[in-house]
Amino acid sequence: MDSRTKILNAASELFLEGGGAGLSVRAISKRAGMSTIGIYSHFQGKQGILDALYIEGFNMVRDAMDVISEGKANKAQVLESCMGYLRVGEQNEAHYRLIFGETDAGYEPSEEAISARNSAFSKLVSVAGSYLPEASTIIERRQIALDVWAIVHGYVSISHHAALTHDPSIDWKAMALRVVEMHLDAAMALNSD
Amino acid sequence: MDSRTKILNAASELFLEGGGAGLSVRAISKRAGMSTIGIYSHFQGKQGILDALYIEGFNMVRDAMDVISEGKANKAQVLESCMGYLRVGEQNEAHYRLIFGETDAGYEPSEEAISARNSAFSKLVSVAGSYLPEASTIIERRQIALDVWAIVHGYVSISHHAALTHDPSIDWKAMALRVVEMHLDAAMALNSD
DNA sequence: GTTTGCTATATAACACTGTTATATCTTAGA
DNA sequence: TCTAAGATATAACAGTGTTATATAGCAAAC
Repeated sequence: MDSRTKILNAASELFLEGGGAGLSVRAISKRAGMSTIGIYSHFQGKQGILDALYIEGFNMVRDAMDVISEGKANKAQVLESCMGYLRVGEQNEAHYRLIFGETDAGYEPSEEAISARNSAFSKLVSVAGSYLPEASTIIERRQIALDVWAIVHGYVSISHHAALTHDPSIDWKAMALRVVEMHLDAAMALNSD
Repeated sequence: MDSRTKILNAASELFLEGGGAGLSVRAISKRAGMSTIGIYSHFQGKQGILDALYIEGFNMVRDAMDVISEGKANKAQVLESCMGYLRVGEQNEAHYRLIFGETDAGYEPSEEAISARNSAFSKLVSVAGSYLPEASTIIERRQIALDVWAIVHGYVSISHHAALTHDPSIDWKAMALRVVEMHLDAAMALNSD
């Protein structure tokens, strides 16, 4: 196996196990069975590792939202796409926290990482936007995508921080979906005037 | 001036200037004009400093939402309360990022800090909940408060991370308020059935 | 076949972090 | 005045990301 992939696998494993806290350069290199220097020759230091995980995270989000085959979406499909997003937020908390800057205060995503983020947001625009009437402008589509994003992200983020009181009977994902649905209905009512 | 307040002021200044990145124990003690040891005798180390700032942050949020004098709120008042929240998120980004775990991966709020958070959320429940019909249950009030919180927090959080592309012409606060208003209307329509 | 040069890897060090053990200084009470 | 307790200072420890230096391996050139 390539040294680069060995390091990446080790980092991904550690990140999954202990989140950002246990993700030190020395821990990664130890797990990968080599010296710390590889992280600086194969990646650009820890920044490069975080970049790789950041991209991995946004690709998860994008793929999870990619449920619409072609053309116009119905409401159920938009909600299913949001459900994919919510599931990623729940099941991949470490990645999700990283892509929303909750892991390392010093980390700044690279150009490539930002384009991965934009790619995920484009997917959301295409999904949420395709629910609007065909005459809708790109501005309107981006707007409703941003609204939906804020709602689902808001619930994911809150659920992560309320994890202290960890009440499993609370269904965050259902709450978020309900708010999204209400918003879609209201937006559709406005746009069809 | 008390040593304790000297340290707290120094920490608050540094936090305001450089966020969580420059907030080191040595930097705080240097700014306060004393040794590092004071942070461990007067506070419980860095955890104690972060706790103080965390509480400060949530008190800002609570006070900013405290716009309703007594009794039932109208929609404008709820929106004004949300506007207060949004302003804190915009003008006190460092504090806001801290209270949503985006500063130090290792920090865990203490019991006192959590009660400050609960106090702020209670304020939101009382504001958003009082907009509902009087017959509404506490469950319904907490639910709409959570919805509103997710929306405004979602927008604040997204605005912080889109700060890379920093387009000042985008009015995040207005977008958030519009979504909140749509949600309030929809929720009111449902609850008055 | 030897030498050169490039790459990958290793070791050790540097500057930083939070934390603490030890020592000094100050001050209030007996 | 002596004592005890608290506040402050210094220095060290273990950890972090990073890098300068040194070694090993291996492919290409002569």
